[in-house]
Amino acid sequence: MQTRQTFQKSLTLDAVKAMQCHPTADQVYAYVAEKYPEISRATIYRNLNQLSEAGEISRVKNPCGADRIDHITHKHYHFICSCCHQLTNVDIPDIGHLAKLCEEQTGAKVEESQIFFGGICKNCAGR
Amino acid sequence: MQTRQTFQKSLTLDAVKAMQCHPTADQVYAYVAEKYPEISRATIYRNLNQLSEAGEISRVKNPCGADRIDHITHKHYHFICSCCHQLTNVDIPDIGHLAKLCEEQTGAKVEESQIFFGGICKNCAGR
DNA sequence: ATAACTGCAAAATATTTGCAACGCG
DNA sequence: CGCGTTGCAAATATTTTGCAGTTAT
Repeated sequence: MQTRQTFQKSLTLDAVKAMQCHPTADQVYAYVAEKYPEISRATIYRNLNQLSEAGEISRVKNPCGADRIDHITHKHYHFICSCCHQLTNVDIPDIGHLAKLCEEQTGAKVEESQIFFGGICKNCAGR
Repeated sequence: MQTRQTFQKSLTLDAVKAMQCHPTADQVYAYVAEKYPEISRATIYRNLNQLSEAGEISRVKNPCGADRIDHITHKHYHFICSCCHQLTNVDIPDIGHLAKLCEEQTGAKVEESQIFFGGICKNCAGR
């Protein structure tokens, strides 16, 4: 299936790039809707899915709450604060050797690996 | 808050122990409801939450689909097949050093770490 | 006795989908 | 023009919650 360049699609991508954080799909919607209130939430969801399939953004499955959109596409992992639920990027060395261990134990073919660290972030701990 | 020993609570725990897999809350409900159809789904959910808080079982946040219940409580990680969505346990060495890296980068206090491997399991690949 | 627990139904949350109209290429 | 896309509303999926009655301790 081909894709087309539409106004709404550019708005979606621009919003993600501009937000510089890990917004939920709904937050992307809110951001766009502020200037273009007639846009539909469904359109945002559809475009986010399409853009992530195209590799232009990534959609981080969030084990606590709504998925997050990530404008960074290179490999990295995430820390989630159990208090404010904010996601933070973590750059750690490749865990390919662990993936290999997983393959040996399960006989499966591992294609992707995600790590989630949970805890209390600096801001929340300070209060 | 104290907890009480109830018939429904034992049924819930027994079901999880008996199932020996990674059922969703709804599958636990279905299992129990087969013998005791008058039990409520809400009761199962409440009891699963309570039991996991008590450390008797664990509830694995599933980044794809419904959460899974795990009767194993010691530390381990998971592989999820993108085809059949089945969860498999993976025993790999502690990743404390990665958690430490995360703490250094974020300034946060890491309390738990989860790894999800994704890919195609042996069964699905065989077809 | 009293606070925890239950079943039920409704709410909450997050996301997807059917449909008819619209518009990019 | 044809098919991808849009907005809307409704559907789906999973889990939680309010309430009034029940029960373990």
